[in-house]
Amino acid sequence: MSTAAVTEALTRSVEDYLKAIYQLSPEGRPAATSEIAHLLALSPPSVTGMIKRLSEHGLLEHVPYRGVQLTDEGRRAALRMVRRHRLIEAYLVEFLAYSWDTVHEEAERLEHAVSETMIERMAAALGNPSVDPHGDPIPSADGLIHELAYTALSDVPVGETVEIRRVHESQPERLRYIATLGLRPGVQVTVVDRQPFDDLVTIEVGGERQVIGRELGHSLLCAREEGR
Amino acid sequence: MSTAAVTEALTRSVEDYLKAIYQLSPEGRPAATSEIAHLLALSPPSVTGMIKRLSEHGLLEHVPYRGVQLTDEGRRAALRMVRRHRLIEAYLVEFLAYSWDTVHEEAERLEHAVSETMIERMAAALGNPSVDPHGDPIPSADGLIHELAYTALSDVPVGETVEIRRVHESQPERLRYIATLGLRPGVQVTVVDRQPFDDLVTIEVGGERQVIGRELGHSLLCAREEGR
DNA sequence: CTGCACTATTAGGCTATCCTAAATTGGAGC
DNA sequence: GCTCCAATTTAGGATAGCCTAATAGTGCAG
Repeated sequence: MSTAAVTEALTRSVEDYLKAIYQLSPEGRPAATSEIAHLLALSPPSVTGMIKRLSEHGLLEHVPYRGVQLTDEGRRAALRMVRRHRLIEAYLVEFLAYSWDTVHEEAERLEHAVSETMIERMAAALGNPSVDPHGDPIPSADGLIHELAYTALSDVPVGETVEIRRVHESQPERLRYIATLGLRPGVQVTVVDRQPFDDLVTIEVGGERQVIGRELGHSLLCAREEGR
Repeated sequence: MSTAAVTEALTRSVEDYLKAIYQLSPEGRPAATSEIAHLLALSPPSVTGMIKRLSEHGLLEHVPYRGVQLTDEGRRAALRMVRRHRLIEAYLVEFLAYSWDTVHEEAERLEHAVSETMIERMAAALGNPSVDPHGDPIPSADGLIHELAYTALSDVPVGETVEIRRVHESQPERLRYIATLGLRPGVQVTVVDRQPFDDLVTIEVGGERQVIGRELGHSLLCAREEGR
């Protein structure tokens, strides 16, 4: 049953597909061929082909023309990759002086190469952290992930002060920009104004006022009135 | 000319071939197809096929039926892999509690995945070491390697006391055995007897007597009468 | 100087993964 | 209920690597 081990090693490509599908739909809603193709920068026919193979191997369920969903086994493999990726990011930032805008690319390659042993040693060296440098939760070794419900900065009411908990972004340029604004997990931010359209919000952070656009506002996840 | 950068990234396989050829003949003597095949656990025809591709790419010179030699460019790429491998081994032993019999396998995969940046960060964290945990020299970032002339334990005269400097072995079981004998770089050993055949030597190390066979005796490289 | 035992190469195939161009399908809009 | 567009899948092809079986070259023994 679902506890059955993934005996044969998965290829790099397969690991990438599974992780992509998980990221497109952590809740299990079907993911579209074109979304997967876009995320992995591949052509749709290539994705269809791989989907077929993965379905045969029982890693996902495919309803033609409707999309794919991970099976339990596929989900387990995907979460394993997410754990690896996030722990590697955390390790590189903590011990090898990486900044959060450069870790992603390195982790993207290492996640396929590192042994289970090494991952657990890194986790131990870090004190088994529950989140990575972006605030994203790290699945446990047995495949459990604890997603907290945060509010996007774009949805925070005017006048409220919140704490940034998670920066959901992997593009280096954007992360660098976010960093220059002084925004990172743990920082307090007050929403002082909001435009009627385009989800534009004005915030105050570290004594400075900044205008945040739609995309950024949706990437910055905040905790409201915690323990207050 | 020879300073030309290897523009396109090499594949994992290509990197393995180049490293193997370098290891079979660091001095540049031609390496035989069958030796390469044996070292990489591949069939000879596969090796011939790859040799053809690598020659076309200018990474090695092939004289049919006679063997291959690395070109300057091929040698540079090979030394780059050797540097990576040995630095990774050193890093894992120093910071992630690996023992010298388990690092090889991990490094074998990581050497293909790690960025130049990460390699240099690891080197810096280690204080730019000149040798790895087995005592093997680490090529510099610009591709220079400083091989010291050591004497194999099998060739040390009876009665002499030497220091083990390098343990040239990658098989875990053998390394574990060597470790149980108390043999590792830096240890003092006295040769107390020698059999007429099979290069059998009896040594005294840490107050204990041990008999060392031919293969082991050739893997243990020693420094004689240093600074005496 | 010839034949034999290796070693090396060529021939022919397979799998994984990717691509472009050509069908096909599902559902929105009339 | 039919048409048509966009999304998807099928068709057909390429490349990197690897394999086994068959052929060819090398060099030593007689």
